[in-house]
Amino acid sequence: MPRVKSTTEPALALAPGSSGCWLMKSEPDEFSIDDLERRGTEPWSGVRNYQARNFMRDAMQLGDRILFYHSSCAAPGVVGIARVASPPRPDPTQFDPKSAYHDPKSTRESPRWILVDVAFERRLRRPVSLTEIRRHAANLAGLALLNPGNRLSVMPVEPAHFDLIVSLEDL
DNA sequence: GCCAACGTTGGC
DNA sequence: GCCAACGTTGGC
Repeated sequence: MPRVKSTTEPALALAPGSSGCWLMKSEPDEFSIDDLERRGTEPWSGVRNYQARNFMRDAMQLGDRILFYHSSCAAPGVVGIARVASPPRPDPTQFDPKSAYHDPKSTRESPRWILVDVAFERRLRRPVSLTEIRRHAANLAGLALLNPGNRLSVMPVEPAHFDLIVSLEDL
């Protein structure tokens, strides 16, 4: 997950008309909501899946809302809200031979891997666990997170689903 | 283009 | 640590 240093900047203003919603996974041992809160803004490096890349490259808009999800941990679930904070650009770790994300087949002329910056917005008042999200599956039809065997680390979320999941923080 | 082998993800 | 699901690789 993200390992590249970035200067901390204030979250960008919401792009007018931005309405896209996303869910992005991170292993908290690698990069947690605490880390994002400290950093403010983080380049989302290390995505090496074409479908996830295509969402960042082709569909994300500045200001889009993100459910920040902790995966591969004791309590998988949504723990915070972030925003898309940059246009898509090449992931610099693909060019770095010392990086775990180095891709020798990628060139600067034709970069294979793309990232966006992700800006912290807020934590949820309490984590909303995957188990709990599943309990609301009837109202979350089509939510990719609930697809069996889903392994995508970046996925679209319908705005109504986004709002429902966030609303669970107050139950 | 097929498909078996292999690697990774991620919940449990 | 286990295992199911899925993506990628590479031989043919």
